[in-house]
Amino acid sequence: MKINLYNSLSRKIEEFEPLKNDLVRIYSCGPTVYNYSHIGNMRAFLFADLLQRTMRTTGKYNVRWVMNITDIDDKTIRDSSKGSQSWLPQMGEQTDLPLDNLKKFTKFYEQAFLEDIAKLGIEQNHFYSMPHATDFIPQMQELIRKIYNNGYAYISENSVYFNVSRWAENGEYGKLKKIDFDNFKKGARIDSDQYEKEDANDFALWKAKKEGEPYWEFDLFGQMLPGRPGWHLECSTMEYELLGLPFDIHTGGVDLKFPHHEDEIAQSKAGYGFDPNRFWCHNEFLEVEGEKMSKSLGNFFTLRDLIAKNIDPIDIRYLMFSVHYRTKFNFTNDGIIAARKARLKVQEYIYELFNASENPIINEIPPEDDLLNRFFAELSNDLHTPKALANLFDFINNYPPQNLSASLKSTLIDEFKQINAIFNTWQVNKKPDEVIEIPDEIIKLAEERLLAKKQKNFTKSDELRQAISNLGYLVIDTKTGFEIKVKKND
RNA sequence: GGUGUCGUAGCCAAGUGGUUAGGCAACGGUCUGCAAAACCGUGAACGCCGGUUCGAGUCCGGCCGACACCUCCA
Repeated sequence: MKINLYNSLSRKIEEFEPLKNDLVRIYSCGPTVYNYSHIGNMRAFLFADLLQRTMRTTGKYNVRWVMNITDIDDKTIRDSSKGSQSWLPQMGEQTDLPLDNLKKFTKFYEQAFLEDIAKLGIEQNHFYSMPHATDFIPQMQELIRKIYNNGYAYISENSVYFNVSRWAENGEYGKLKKIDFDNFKKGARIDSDQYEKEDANDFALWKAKKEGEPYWEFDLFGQMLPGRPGWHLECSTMEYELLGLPFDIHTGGVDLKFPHHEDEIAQSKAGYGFDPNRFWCHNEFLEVEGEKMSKSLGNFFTLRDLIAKNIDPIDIRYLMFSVHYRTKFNFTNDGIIAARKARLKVQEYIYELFNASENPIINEIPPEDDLLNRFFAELSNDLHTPKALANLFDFINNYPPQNLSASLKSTLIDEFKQINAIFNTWQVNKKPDEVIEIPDEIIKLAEERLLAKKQKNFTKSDELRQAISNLGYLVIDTKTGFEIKVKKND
């Protein structure tokens, strides 16, 4: 099925067609590993995962997905430096070598990141590569040489800057976002880092070495410039090295449109001579209880915070997909509860499909009601997951599993497997037998209750049920006796 | 100040000018000694004021409100 995608460049939904055969090359701006990822970051990664899975399953394309790990920047340097408050014992011992400290520090948070995305249902084997910025230093230097040679870079105080105003003369700057340079916010910081630029709009390609910071040697046509790469440069370089230019799709959060992605375009074009990619896809931001997530408001959550509150990461995945990626997402406690219930409703439906059929009433489903078609049609409509889910629920409500013939159920199981290849929020198999250990004490109480119930001593019966409940179990009456379940926190 | 997004029922969230989006919650019913679960059913909405149109949640204008970006934040 053809996929239609919103392209930030044209500000329109366009039909997607791979540039090279049936291969879709996707680059996603990944994490800067200086801390645990928060749920806002998670939205961006889940969006990228949704996109690449849709390309594989709905579009039937081959996918080459790259997500970078930024393991060198101001924050990683600051927090890994000797004596930093952010250094944790689990990272090991700090040494006198800044680069060594940086590696230990970023390795720690990279590991945490990989664990987090795994919990969110993002599969490691879907990545073609997760490159580290620090593994591409020579290639980045090569790109700087190209840009410099082409006249769009200059050296100042041993740093190298991109000359934006020179580049902007060709009308190639401001493709993603219109920026009115004469009307910058009053009082905005003109120069947030402490390097010397000719113009406030210019950005660093290479930052001069500072005392106590990690650095690499750099020979720029005879000028020795020890230092480290600028942020935008790493993406441009790794895209070129791993995917080739131009590739198909670049993803990231809306906040990255400017300056990060705008600068990426400028660098790639000024250095390699190509626009980096054809589609730019940006996910909207996430808010918490209607407010911007921030540490000062106390509504800043990492995935780990939420897991500690007994929230299932798969419910977060489902919740994120219940909202379209280009609208602001309001993360709420009620929302996560609703998402869980909705998800489990579908799960129960799937389990029911594996039950042996009796007295089927429905033997066929009209083509216009076909589940997979209706689901995929919405995914191909700019990844419209909320509508896809609405269609799914509509289907479930219209076709209860006990009414379906065995062959229909088997077809549906197949369709759910494909749906789940994208959503990855369900178990498409027979309901596993719950193996739960019920303490003898509880069983004894339940038997006592059953006896009281049979004797029609309902006061005692209800008291015993309450007592069992207080111990964390639910007793449920069945035709033959009772069933005991572990009480859930939600 | 510049650029842009958005205001839809108790909550979340779709809506491409024209017949019920969907989910959660709520309410009623079936079942049960009572429950739980499940199933069936029900109601309720388009920020405000104008305009265009046979017809506006949808298009246009104004107002009010929320939010984002504006130099290293997903």
